[in-house]
Formats: sequence, structure tokens, C-alpha cells
Amino acid sequence: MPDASHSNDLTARFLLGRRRGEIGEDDLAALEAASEGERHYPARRVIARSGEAVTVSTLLIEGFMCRYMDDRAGHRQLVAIHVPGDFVDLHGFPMRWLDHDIATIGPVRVACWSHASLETLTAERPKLTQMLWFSTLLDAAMHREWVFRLGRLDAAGRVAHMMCEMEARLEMVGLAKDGVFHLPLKQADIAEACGLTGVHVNRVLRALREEGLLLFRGGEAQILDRDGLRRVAEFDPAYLYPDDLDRKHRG
Amino acid sequence: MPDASHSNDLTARFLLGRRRGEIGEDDLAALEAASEGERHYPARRVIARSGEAVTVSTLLIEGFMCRYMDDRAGHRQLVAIHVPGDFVDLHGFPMRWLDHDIATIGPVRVACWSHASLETLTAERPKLTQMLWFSTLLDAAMHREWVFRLGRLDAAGRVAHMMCEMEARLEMVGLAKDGVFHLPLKQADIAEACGLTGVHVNRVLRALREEGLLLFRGGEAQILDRDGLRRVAEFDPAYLYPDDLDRKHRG
DNA sequence: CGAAATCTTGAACAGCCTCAACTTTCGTGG
DNA sequence: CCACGAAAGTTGAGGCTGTTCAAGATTTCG
Repeated sequence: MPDASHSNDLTARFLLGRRRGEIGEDDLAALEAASEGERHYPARRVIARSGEAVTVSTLLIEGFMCRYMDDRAGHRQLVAIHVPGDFVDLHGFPMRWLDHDIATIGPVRVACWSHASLETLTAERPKLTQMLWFSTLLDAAMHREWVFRLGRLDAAGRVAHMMCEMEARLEMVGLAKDGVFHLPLKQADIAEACGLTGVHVNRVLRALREEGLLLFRGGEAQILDRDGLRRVAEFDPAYLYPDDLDRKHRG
Repeated sequence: MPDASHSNDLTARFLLGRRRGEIGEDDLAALEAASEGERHYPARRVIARSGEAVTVSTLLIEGFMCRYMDDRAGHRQLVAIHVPGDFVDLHGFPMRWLDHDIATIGPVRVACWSHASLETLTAERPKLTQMLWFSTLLDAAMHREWVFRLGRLDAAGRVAHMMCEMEARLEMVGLAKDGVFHLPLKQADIAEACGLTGVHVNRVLRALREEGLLLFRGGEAQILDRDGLRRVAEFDPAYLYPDDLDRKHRG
């Protein structure tokens, strides 16, 4: 019998801050038990490529990952950034293959589940299935917000919005405190997420710094004025479905 | 007892061209039987608002709908356009409330399911559940492609990409033939989808027309040079998971 | 037929990009 | 531990794409 104190290490951050409490203890234990265990990957490693069949899904335990697509010129567009607790490619289970690449950003620790075992789990546990489904739909909600970010915000707004999102998500899983968090991105990565050039991201970061809103340097972020930054970003965390907002929507 | 010849009118286009054949006859029949029947809405009608609890989900049978978010200035960003066969707000079932508004574009015919009946259906039918899940993930894949469109393409590419997507999706459900299809959008709507102004969309449409790629006028689209348009759009329909591409990914 | 909505075109402007050079930081091996 | 090269960040100048503002043409519809 596994040590109870470590019995849900793998999924400790899964949906943390987002209805995690609704997952039954038995469902969580079954999920843990079905895992194929941990793996480690180094920084900047491609984990899966667009078009390839996938047979396992990956939960990020520690570190950061991203999903991206390349344009014809080879320029990258990030379509998702993943933080610990994210089930990075759970959508590969119903989808069977992916329409984008997946890579690590820094070094990561992940847990894996074969789609065969997910099939068994979901066939037997409707409530767990719904939480897994919900988890993939959270990603979709973030995608929508990225569409908004790129379609309606200017450069400063986009960068600010991205930082607001990262802070909100990291805070939910206990990895941001008082607006301070680790985020191992280069300015060029921010550019690839925000549809900008690295040069312009540099100027925008300087402007945000000079306005006393945000410090970002060497993969360390510090939000100096959260309200101010959120105003620039037109940011409202509701789309992350945090528990503290969830209550008022239940009625 | 309903007329058997119309027994799956409601879902006739659901996942058509995308693994629909994998849904069991009994699952489909059960889904049909659980429906609360058809409703009609007029053009430009808001169906659901961001933040409101939702208790039913809506399958679009005929017509066009969209999902959108407003920025602070009240400018709209479309985050999805729905065509017949799309389960417009199925994600509201696991999510319980929505992070965006939903509206009709032209007049529509829809079918509705209460979340209570979806709960029953999914608890009993894992395979159907997986297809419903897959359907919501198709929307997510389109969201990702929209992120790419906005982040990496210029104005002509964005409009071209949007038109390529609409043609591909409508063709799968039998509503586009030889590059000709009905799409009741104003130029201002295209602008709201592509992160552009109406004025510039007008110029882009003229350019695409003059290059012999696309005609769009009064809600009627005609693709004159599909390869050429797809080149401008950097469009590859793989992300729509069409059956004809699906085979090669199964191995 | 008239009014409103939509489309079209022009001119000037602004935001972001491109190109290029230079500085700082990081990583590695001597 | 320092020296070196590579990677990342910074800054400036000029140009292009798409915006804004405005006016006029066309279409739609009651």
C-alpha cells in the first residue's frame, strides 16, 4: 500500500482552485492509481508533434510547458502556456491526435496516463469524466480569451493580459504570492504568445515598468500594481472559473 | 410517437464529416429522444449572456450563430462562428455558466437538451459521452486556429483564413458546393472576427476579389481559387479533424 | 419612395515591424 | 575563477500596415 501522505502527489495541483473539491476521494485515488508514474523532461524539449497519433496524456506536475503552431515562415504562435496542475494534452484522449506541437519551456516533471486506462476510468466514473472534460474546457476558455487578447488589445494590453493570466493561474495552484512568480520565458517567447516581435515586447515591458505596473526580468515576474495592470489588460479572471467566483454563478 | 422518417432530424448534421459514423445508432437515438425539441430564434438575437448560469445546451440545426466577448469600449470580438450541426454551447454542460455571450447571426432553428438529461445520458453512455466531449474539443481546436490567425497572419491572410474555414466546415455538413456558400455576415462582422476594422475588411475583400481568389457580397461567398486562397491563408483543414484526414492518423 | 443600414473610397496618422548595432547576461571550458 | 563565445536584452531610425475620420454611394426594407 502506498504511503498515504504521498498518495496524491501526482494530481495535487489538478484543478486546484477550480472545483477540485468536487472530485470524489475515490475518483481521485482511482485516477492516481491508473497513472503510469512520473517522467522528467529537460528545458525546450518537444514532447509531441502536430499530426502524430497520441496514446498517452500528460499532467504537468512541476515546471512550464507550451503548445504552439508554426506558420509557413517557421514563426511560432503559442496557443497555450501550461502551469503545474494542467492536464497538458488530455484533449488528445478524445481527439486521438493533435493539431499542434507541445514542448517544455523549462525542465518539467510530469505524470502520464495511457488512453487505454483513461478509457476504463471514464467508462466507470461519470463524475470523474465530467471533471476531466471540464479541465479540457478550461483550456478552451483560455483559448477564447487569447483570441480576445490578440483581436482587441494593443501591444501593452496583450502583454499585461498575459501576465495577469499567469499570475491568476499560478496563484490558484500556490505558485504566485503577492504578485511575485517564476515564469521562465524569454521576451521572444512572450512575443510568440502575443503576436508581437521580441523588439516590441522589450519596449512594452519597459513602458509597463516605467508606469509602475510590472517588473519582468530573467524569468521572474513581479506585479507592482495589480489593479492598474488589469485595467491596461482589460483583465477579468472569471474565465478561469476560480472557486471564489464560482459560487455566485450556481444560483 | 414521432414519425420514424424524421427520427434524427435534430442531429442529422451533428459531427457530420467528423467521426459521426462512430456514434452508435442506439446512442444517437437516445440523444434524439432526450431532446426538448426545436426552437426558433430571429436574426441578431442574444441567446445567452456571459456569467449567467446555463441549464440547457443548444444544437444548431439551421442558420448561423456566434459567440463573442466585448472589450471595455464595447467593441465585439467574435470567438466562434457556428454552422448547422454545431453543438453551440455544449461546453455549458460541464462549465455550468459561460464566459462569453451567444447570439444568432441570421434566423436559426435549434434543438435543446436540458443538462439534467445530458447528465443521465452521459452517465449511461460512455461512448456517446466521448463523442460529445470530442465535439467540444473541436471548438477548442478552432479557437487555437483563430489564435494563430490573429497572431500570425496579416489582414488578407486573416480574412482568407476565415473564409477557408467556413467553406471547409460548411462543405462537411453539405452546405457548400464548389466553393459557393451562404454566410449571412456583414463586413463589420468579419472585422469583429478578424481583429480588423470594417473599413479595412472592405479593402481586403476588394484585393482578394481583384486577385481572383474570393467573391463575397451580401452574405454570399464564392471561392474562385481555393488553392490560391488557402495559400494566402496558410490554411490546412487538418484541425477540423475531417474524416478524410482522420484515417492516416489512426495508425 | 424615403430612411436607415451597409458598403466604398480617400487622406492623414499611429502603432508596430524591420533592420541594425550595441550591451548585458549566461554558460562553458580552460 | 576567469575568459570567452553565445544567447538574450536594449535602443534607434525609418518604413509599412492597418486605423481613424470623414464623406459619399449603394443597397435594403418598411
